[in-house]
Amino acid sequence: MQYWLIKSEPSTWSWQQQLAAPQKTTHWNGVNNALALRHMRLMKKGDLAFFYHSNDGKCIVGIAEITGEFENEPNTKSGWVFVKAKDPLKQSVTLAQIKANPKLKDMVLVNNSRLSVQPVAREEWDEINRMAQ
DNA sequence: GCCAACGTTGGC
DNA sequence: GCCAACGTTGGC
Repeated sequence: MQYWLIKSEPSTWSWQQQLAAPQKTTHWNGVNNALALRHMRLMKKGDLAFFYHSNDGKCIVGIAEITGEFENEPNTKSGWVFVKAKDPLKQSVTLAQIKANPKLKDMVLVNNSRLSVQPVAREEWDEINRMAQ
C-alpha cells in the first residue's frame, strides 16, 4: 500500500464537493504534468491520499481512497484515476505547520510545491495524522 | 539535442 | 497581484 498527496484548488474542486459527489467518488483528471501522471499510473486500488487545498487554504483537509486505477484519456497523454472521499481530518494540517515540523522537511510538498500528485512516505503519513488529532 | 521564450502553478 | 520555480514548446 502506497500513500499519496493530491492537490486541488478549492475554487475548482474542493473536499466538500468530493464529499457531496455520488458515492463520494469521482474521476481525478485534469493533470498534465508528466511526473504527476507517472505517479497516477502507479496508484493502486486501496491506496490512500491526502487531499490538499492549494492556494485558497494551503492545508490538508481529508483522506481520500483510490478506488480505481489509471485510465488513459483517448488520444492524449492525460488520464484519470478514481478517487473517493474517505475521512475528513479532525483538524486540517496547514502548509505552515508542515514546514515548521522538522520531521517533514523532506516532504515533496515542501521541496517541490508545484507537483500536484506526490508520493508520501509512511512516516510522513503517520506524522500528519498525529498532527490532525 | 540544445536552449530561449513562453506558460503555469502556487506560495507569499 | 507578484514572481520564483518549474515545465513545455518549437526554432535552429
